[in-house]
Amino acid sequence: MTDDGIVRHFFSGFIRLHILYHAAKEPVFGAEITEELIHHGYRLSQGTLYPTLHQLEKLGYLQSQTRVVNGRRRKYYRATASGKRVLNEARGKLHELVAEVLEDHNRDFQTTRRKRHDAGTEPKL
Amino acid sequence: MTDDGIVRHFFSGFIRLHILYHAAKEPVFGAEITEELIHHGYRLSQGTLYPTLHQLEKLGYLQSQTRVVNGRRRKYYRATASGKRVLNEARGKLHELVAEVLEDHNRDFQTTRRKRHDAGTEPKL
DNA sequence: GCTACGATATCGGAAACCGACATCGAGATG
DNA sequence: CATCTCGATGTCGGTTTCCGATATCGTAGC
Repeated sequence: MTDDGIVRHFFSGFIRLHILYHAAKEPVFGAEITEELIHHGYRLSQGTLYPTLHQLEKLGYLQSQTRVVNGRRRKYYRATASGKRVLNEARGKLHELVAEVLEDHNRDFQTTRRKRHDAGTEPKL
Repeated sequence: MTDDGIVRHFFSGFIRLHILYHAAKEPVFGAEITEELIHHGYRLSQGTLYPTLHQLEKLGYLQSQTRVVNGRRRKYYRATASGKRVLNEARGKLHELVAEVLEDHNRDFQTTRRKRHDAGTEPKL
């Protein structure tokens, strides 16, 4: 099993995007997000989740509204216009990442590294 | 383009995956990675890149080999078996994220109009 | 020697991370 | 109406990460 504590560095951005995405779709609150993320295989402690939400709100990507549901106080977050803009920017990057990492396994390396003039001397390991 | 300085938190994981992916495909060195990432729209300073590479090597995901090319000392990195395992784990998560965030791209603007509808009641999950 | 330059490495203050712990608040119970 | 319950939000502190600026390293050419 891969150690989640270490691998987490790879996924903190993924988690934020999950949050932004859901908040763009409908109002969401903290505990609900935690469950949703667990369902996706992420573990996000409260000590990370809530500061993250506060941060995203402070940055203007989310906006909150407190409601009482079933006798419990919940803070619902939804994405602002600015948050949706970031989400769209992320979609672009996500698309590129997927194109590389998921899709063309068999194709040749076609990025700009060939612009370097030292090609022939690269090691083949 | 939105402010990269703020948005960066979303993408640090993306960057690590780009690195892992390329290192799994062929040996890569720091300065080359920087160019590659710039081409994808990321900005990664040397003060972040090299510690990140050291970290990934220390974790056992990368393994380095120093070579001299065109009179320059380069440290080539390639992914280890463990690194490839993490990469595959990331592929799974990436797939899920894409399924959510990219697939129903068209629906995310109409939700803004629902404001009156769910006032005082529990918003639909 | 020493200079040029590509490439790697470090430093330090600020920010993020996260497990553990603390607090809040509406309803139920009596 | 005091207290308990429990879902939910919030905070703390030590550790790790971030990153611009700066330093160092190493080879070729002189």
